[in-house]
Amino acid sequence: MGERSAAGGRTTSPATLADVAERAGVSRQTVSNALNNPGLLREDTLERVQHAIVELGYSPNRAARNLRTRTSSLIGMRMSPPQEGTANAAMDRFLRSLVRASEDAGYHLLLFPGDDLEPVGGYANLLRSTAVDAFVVTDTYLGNPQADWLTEQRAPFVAFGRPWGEARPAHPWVDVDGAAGTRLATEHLVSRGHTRIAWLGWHRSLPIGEDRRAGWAGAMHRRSLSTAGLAARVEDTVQAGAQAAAALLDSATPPTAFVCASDTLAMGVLHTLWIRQLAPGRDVAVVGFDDSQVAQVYPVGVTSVRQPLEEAAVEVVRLLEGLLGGDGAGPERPHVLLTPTLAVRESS
Amino acid sequence: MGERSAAGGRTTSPATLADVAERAGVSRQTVSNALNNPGLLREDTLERVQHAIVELGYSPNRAARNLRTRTSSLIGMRMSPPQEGTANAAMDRFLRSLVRASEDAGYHLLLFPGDDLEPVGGYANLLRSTAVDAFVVTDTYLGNPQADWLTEQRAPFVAFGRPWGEARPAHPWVDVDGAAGTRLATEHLVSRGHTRIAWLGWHRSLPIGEDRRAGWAGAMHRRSLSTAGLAARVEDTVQAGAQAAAALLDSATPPTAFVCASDTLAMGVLHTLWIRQLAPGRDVAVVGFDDSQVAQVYPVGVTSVRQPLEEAAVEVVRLLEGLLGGDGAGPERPHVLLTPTLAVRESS
DNA sequence: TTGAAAGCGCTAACAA
DNA sequence: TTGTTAGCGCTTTCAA
Repeated sequence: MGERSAAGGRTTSPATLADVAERAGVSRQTVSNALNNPGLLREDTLERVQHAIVELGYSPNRAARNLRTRTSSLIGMRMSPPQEGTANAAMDRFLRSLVRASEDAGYHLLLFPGDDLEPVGGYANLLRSTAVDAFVVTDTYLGNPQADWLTEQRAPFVAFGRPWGEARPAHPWVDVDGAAGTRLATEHLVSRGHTRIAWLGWHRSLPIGEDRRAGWAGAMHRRSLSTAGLAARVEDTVQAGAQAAAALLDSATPPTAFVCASDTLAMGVLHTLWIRQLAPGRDVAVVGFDDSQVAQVYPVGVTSVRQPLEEAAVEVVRLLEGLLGGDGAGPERPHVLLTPTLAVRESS
Repeated sequence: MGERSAAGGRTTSPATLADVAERAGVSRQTVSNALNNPGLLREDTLERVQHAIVELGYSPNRAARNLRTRTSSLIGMRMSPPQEGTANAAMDRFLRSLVRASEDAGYHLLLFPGDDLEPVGGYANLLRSTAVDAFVVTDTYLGNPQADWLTEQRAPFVAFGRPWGEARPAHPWVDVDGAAGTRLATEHLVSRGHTRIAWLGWHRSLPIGEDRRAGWAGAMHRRSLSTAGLAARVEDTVQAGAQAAAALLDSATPPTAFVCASDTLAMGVLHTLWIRQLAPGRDVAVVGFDDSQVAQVYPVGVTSVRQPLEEAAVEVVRLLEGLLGGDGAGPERPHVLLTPTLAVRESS
């Protein structure tokens, strides 16, 4: 039983359920009910108990509750250590929203580390020790062995990012429709009068890149615009983007606009324009992807596809609630594909 | 007692201590000792127990252990929701390092939300419910009422960021020496032959900005270089930076170099240089602060002060360990001030 | 060096 | 509507 402690001050140990019960002159169970099933109590009893709770500054001990209910109200999420030049503002946005959305659903986020050498290490431990109720899996880019493993373990989880490899993914996921984003970008450029719109993307082996490219190609074909000689696949660096842009501009029928798979590549295009004294937005239009800080802060504001990460976090939590909420069945179609928006700036 | 479950597969409930004890033919207590005080066991007993642990894929139930030991092995950290244009790559770097460093010390990170309207809301709940062992406080910019409150509650915590207001801060903190960073930048420019080095910073009311400014001023004075007419205080936007740079360049004795309080302001300077057809690094040198993505990706690489955030996270955890590790006394001088480095690029 | 007993604070099941 | 009993899985005594 906790030592007597007033609401404000803090002594050695916090108040317990028993303290509150004694104070209110009821049994412990009644206090528990006041917390978890207030409807069961008579009105005046409830009020008396709640008064005692406030007086003592009581909060249920998490460990005890967790032990009894076999839940933790914690959602696990792996964060790999920082890597050279991988500081990720997008993840920051997603994470902040996820923290907030989780709270609204009664959960907190538990972060644990892990590298790609042992993809399921951290997961296994947390699962076996019942330290978390579920996981959010974000790093699904490498054929996500985590997802398969977690599915096999029957561990509740939601992925942020589609499992590109799998034919018929069983697990719930939320993702942003990259193709819709580049389609949006392309149509925006078409509406600005462009017809020779180039694609600057990544290597064919990256499914996310292929998806984004498909959005561009689809939009072009729908307008009966040719894509011949208008696409390049390069590494995701400023330099590679600059070189590819230069090559395209030097071709027989140079593009008047670029849709890029990333803001980094867009930066490369802008670099080439700068060298050639071409004005972005006037002479040649450029659209990036991710609406990163660079796009916003670059002297010539860069039009960029913006992922609805806040919404994504909310959807992840919604699916999670479906998974954890009682029946265990979950929603019927636990796949959510969100449409990005276009942040239009001077570069287009 | 958990239902029988093999190492790989997962049935309804995980193995318990009792399962392992039965399997190994020892008492439950012996298994507990094998985990927490292996030295107490006879070698062959230990081996037998460990074998059983592996066979059953056993991990101690967190809730039960937490309840008994009155600890959680969790460190709480508040994350405010995303705000317009506040995506924070620096926080991402810090957080990833913190997750890793915490793990090494046997802790996981628990993230909880909170806005500035109720600064101690989330903290109080977690504390009273003994959901976390300690806190890391990062948002110390607004005179951090959290720090005072936590101190009053005798809650263990370490701040990342100095409490600028307080005369004699009692609580442990880790921070990056901004003045040392701008000193480094200024000396770098001096060594490149510059003597008229301007400061582009924030409003006087921001202590972090004043600190950074002091580093520039100190370095200038040490070299007996005048700072008269070489400083501007503006908002932290590209536009404000561009205007201020233009004004300084139009003055009677224009600077040949700029030290900026942020990469955003540096971007503004570069914009002005670009308009005036001045080559960054050759005609006018520019140094930013934070080594953000923009600095790295801008066509002309921007020299920038880089905060040692990974190191900071490690130090935070080290202080935390001192606070939590047994004696309760903690280290004698729990204040760590880290020196940034300079990422030198083409702009200087 | 190992085992037995007790209890951390809570809630589920049942009884009154 | 309220109270009693039991026990979640672990570690801290204490005894053998």
